[in-house]
Amino acid sequence: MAEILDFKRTPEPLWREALGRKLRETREERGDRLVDVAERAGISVQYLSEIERGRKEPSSEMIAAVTGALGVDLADLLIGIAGQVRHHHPARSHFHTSRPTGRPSGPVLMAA
Amino acid sequence: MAEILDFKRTPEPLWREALGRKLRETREERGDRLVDVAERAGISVQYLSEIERGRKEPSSEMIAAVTGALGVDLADLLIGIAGQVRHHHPARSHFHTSRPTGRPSGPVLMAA
DNA sequence: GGGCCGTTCTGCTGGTAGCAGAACGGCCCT
DNA sequence: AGGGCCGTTCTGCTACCAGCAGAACGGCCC
Repeated sequence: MAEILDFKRTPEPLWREALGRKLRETREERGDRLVDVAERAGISVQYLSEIERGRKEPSSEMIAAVTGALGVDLADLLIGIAGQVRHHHPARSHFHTSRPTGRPSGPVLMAA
Repeated sequence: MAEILDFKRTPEPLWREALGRKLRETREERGDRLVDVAERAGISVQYLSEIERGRKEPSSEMIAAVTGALGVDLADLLIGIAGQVRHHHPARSHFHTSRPTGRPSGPVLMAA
C-alpha cells in the first residue's frame, strides 16, 4: 500500500525518519562505525544503514537492540527525537489542532 | 507450556507497548471511542485496538494517522511516552551500560 | 429473552522486514 | 597508481506479520 500517493507531503517528519536521524547522531557521537553497532546489536550492517536513513521500519525488538548497542535507553532516545522534531516543526504547538472532524463524542472528560 | 523460556524478559518496555499505552490514554482523555478514532484515522477498529494494547507494530504512516486523529503531534506524544517509560524504569542511569563489548574501534575519533 | 455497543479473538493473505552476497564510489593512506 | 576502509545500494530470497473481515465475547438496557 501507499504507493499511489504522488506527493504525500508529510506535515511533520515520520517516526522512522526522526528515529533514524537520532540513531545516527548518537552513533556518530560515540565514534562508532556501522559495523560496530550492527555486531553488538546482532543485526546486519546494511540493514542498520537503512534504519538510520529512515528507509525501513524497525520493529520494537530492533529498536531495543540498537539502543542497547548504543548504550542509551528508550526514554532518553524519545526525548532527543522529540527535540529534533520540534525544531523541524516551526508551528507552535499551542494551537490545538484537535477536533479533526469535530466529534467530541459525548461526555468530554476534563483531563487535568 | 511456555514456561521454560522465560529468559526472554525485556528489561525495559518495548516501543510498541509504551506507544500503545500512551495512545489509549490520549484517546480516553478525549472521551473518544475506538470507532471514532479508527474512522478518522482510516483504519479498522480491531487493528486500532491491537495497536493500543501493544500487540502489533504500527508503521510510521499508521502512527501519523492515529496521532492526527487524536489531535496531537509526534513530539508531544514522544515526550509523554518518555515520561511513562521513565516511571516504569527504576532509575538505573547511574552505571552507563555503554561499552558493551568495549571496542573503541581503532582510530578513536574525538567526538565533540 | 432479545438487541445494541465496545472490545477482543480467529483466521487469512499480501507485503515487507531482515538477511546474504557483492559491487560501487569516496576517502585516506603509502 | 594501487589498496584498505567505510557507507551505500543493488539483487535476490524466505519467513513473518501488518492489516483486514467476520464473528464471538461480555456488558448493559429494553
